[in-house]
Amino acid sequence: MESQYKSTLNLPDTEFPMRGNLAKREPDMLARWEEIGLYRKIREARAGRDKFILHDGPPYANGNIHIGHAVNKILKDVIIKSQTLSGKDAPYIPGWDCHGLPIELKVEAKVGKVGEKVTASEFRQHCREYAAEQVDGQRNDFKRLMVLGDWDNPYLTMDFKFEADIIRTLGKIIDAGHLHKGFKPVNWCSDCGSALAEAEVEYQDKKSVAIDVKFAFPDSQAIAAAFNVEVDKTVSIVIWTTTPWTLPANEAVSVHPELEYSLVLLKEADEVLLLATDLVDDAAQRYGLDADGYEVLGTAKGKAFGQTPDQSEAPFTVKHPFMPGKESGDKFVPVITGEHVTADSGTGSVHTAPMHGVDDYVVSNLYGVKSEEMLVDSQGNFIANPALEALELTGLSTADKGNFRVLGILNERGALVKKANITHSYPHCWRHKTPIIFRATPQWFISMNQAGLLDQAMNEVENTVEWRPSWGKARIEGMMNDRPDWCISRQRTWGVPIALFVHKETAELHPRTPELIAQVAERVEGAGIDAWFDLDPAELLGDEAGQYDKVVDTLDVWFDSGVTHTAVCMARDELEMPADLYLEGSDQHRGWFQSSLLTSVAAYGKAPYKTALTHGFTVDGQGRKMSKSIGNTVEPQKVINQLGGDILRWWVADTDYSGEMTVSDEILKRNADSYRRVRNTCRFLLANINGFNPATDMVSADELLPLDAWMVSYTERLQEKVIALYHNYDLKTLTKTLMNFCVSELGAFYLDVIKDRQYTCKADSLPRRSAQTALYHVAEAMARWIAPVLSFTAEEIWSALPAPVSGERVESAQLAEWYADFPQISASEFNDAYWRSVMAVKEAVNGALEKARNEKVIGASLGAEVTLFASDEIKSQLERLGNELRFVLITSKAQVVGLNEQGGDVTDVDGLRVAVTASADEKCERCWHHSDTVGKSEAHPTLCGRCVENVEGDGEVRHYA
RNA sequence: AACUAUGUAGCUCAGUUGGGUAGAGCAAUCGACUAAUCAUCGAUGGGUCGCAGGUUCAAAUCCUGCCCUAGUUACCA
Repeated sequence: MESQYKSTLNLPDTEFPMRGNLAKREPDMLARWEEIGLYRKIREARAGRDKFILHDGPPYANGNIHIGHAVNKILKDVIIKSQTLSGKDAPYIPGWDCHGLPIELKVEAKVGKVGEKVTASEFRQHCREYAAEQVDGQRNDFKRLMVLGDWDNPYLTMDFKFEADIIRTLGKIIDAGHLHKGFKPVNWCSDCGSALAEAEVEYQDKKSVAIDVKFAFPDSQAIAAAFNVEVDKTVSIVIWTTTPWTLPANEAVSVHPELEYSLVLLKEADEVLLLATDLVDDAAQRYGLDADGYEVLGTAKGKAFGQTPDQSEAPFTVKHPFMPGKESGDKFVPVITGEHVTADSGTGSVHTAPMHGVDDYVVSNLYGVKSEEMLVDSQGNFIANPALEALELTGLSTADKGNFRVLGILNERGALVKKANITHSYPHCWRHKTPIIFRATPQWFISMNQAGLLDQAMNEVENTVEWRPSWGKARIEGMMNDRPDWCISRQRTWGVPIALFVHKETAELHPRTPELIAQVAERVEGAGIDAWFDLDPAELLGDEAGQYDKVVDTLDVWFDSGVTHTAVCMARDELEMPADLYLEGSDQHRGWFQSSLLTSVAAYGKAPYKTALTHGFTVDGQGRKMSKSIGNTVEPQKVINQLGGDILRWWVADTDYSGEMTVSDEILKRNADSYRRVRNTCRFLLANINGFNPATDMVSADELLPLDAWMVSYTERLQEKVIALYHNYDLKTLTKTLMNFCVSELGAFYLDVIKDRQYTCKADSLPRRSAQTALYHVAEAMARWIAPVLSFTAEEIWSALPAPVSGERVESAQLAEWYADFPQISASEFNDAYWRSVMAVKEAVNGALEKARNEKVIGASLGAEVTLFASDEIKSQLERLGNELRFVLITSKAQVVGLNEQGGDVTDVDGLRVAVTASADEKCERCWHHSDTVGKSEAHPTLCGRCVENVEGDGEVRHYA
């Protein structure tokens, strides 16, 4: 039955709902943000303040956002919002990477290939439209994550101005002397018909044919002599390769100078093979020979017969198994030495095709060995030339038929020693998933060394940039240390042109290149990249036009995104270069962190970021990477629609992002639970300051009850920690700190203790207003603490908070700064240490109460009376609370006696025993305390004296709690 | 294959200049309350600190080897 006195209580009351219903309500808040122009308002509010520049790395404008995108954007948003709360002017300009192959492939699927159904210019227009659509889609998803930014004015790498800035930056890099035209083997995808960047290559298992091939020495006697033996049979050096199709391009055989080689007599075949000594047995086994089927005749080091760099001519040549010589007759190739040769597998002798391998190219260069002609076209097919036609190779693909044809030829010529299938890891095109080849073509490079770029960049990495986590430095150093020159040219349509004029004969850049680049950039700024492709060279070069080629290669898209330091940070007034922070996934050590650093150092001699912060990848509950094929992906859209954005954001913050970030249904469920706890704590705060008007009801610092004063000062100190955690980007500790505050200090202690005072004291009494004052300060602070992470919930709280003393409340929690209106609490004996020890006593009492409860002695703790047998120290502490100790312990009576008195059970607290008895007194109908004063009032026979005083007297007095 | 990072209760994380029966929150279980109630309070159980060695009076913490997972690099010509 409901008590007639219930209406005399001050029970909690609030509109703030217990359940967030986030999925449904968040969009309304977002609409409000848009409506009031929140981002602009924040900019106005922070204008003139110290800046904090987090520069956004552009996601690629293709496809739906996945959980990794969400993690990245949310982390950025949390950091920016927290900096804004710290009073910084922290603009956020999101961007997108818009050029490149993936978009071309999508557009090709829709409108066909360039030159077939559409012109290049039309094709580019389609790409532009497609990219714009993708940007729109992703933008909506990002906004739904409650990420605040200048979404109306993002940067797009396909903006005309941006395209022009890319060309201008290239110009700066050329001015600084870093550009280099090379002819090198590069990763080449036959399906793309283009060179690939390192980052566009991924390794997968591939089945290949591995073959052992003989190259015969024309003079057996001579080579045998190098081994100090005599031989009258044919001697062949044997190479092992998994790419038979590269054999037509063979120009040399490499051996290691210090490795020992053997001449091995094959008894049955009656011939002699030259093999690395360490690999003789392996090879013999591979060839199916018994131990007595072969015999080592002699040994010699590689340098005894292979050409060394100090020799102008190779001491030995071997006959190519099938290619004809330049003029006529057989083709002979030199035996050379190289450090890249190993005795790990194969034969210890390496087939060397400078057109198709980087090592091959490098070692060949050393001896002036080179190919006359590239034998494979951009589609990966053998070209038409007399030798290849005679061998019936012309037109065949290196991927299949051409490869088999080479095997056939080797068989016909008797040069094939052994053929076997192997599976090995091999580079593949990350778009087509097909094996790539190495193919030498004329390409543009940013040289790492010709103007000292790598050294400068490494110096920035080492001395200027802060890497977080700290091992990021070692990681990027490791990656850059042995990186090759950056091949920036692509033979594609949808990209920014390498806008250069090259002399037809000398291949030199036009002498007025800087000026021409500036002119081209102007045109591109007005009309986009087509301004270059459509340009008649005569417009810029006049009469010279006939002598120059217009380069039509496009730039690697990593160059586009790499120069955002110029096209965005330097180009926009609100930004700065270098930026304070770049924040991306750890894979960007080889991607954007590096492309940005290299282009910036090349153009300006300095790093574009002060700090590079990285996060890991998301993995599933078992720690496996997410993949569509396993079906273990977690879609952010689904989380948003089922649990809400604040839950997703809480998960991001709660997870240690420096390593793998685990997500699963259970984990999200746990996070939703934690969220509800924080939410409910806030709800309780709001429900208990209902009707509290800070301007009129606030209790001054010196009037606050000691318990409330402690709560206020504790909160203020905790805020220092919260701010430090945000500044340190330590979000996982932040969520734990908030949670612990809600659970331990608030839920289990302070809030529980003050309920009695809140509910039963007179509404306008000092004891109640004192607690409300504390609750109010806590709520003001908490709303801000959670605002960067729980952006929706913070706004909800914000709108439920009363107007502050200082006047109007700003429109959004995101406009606020950390709470600064804490009353100044002077030091007293009721300090933090004091309340900590009271909490420990309370915990010990709880244990005793629970025991009594299990023995059915009591039910509610207010049905109990406790006696504390305490040491002198504890006794004197507890006695400071006078008869208010019972309120702290939430019992009807609490008395403290000396430790030497009899009775009580030992507890976890040293010097404290506790005895619990059921109260013999009547329970007050109103406050539920048991008291011998119940029944003493004729007017209120069911109330205790305290309640009578509160109901019709002046109200009880509290001194401490 | 190499390098880097990671591996502590069901979950998220603390704890490492070597030291005392390894902690927190959530979850689970049991209980209380019915005045935060699709809440709240209390109690309880739960860990071979990836595995195996080693150093030490003493190791989750130091050393060696190995394994798992993730990322990166390289690639078997």
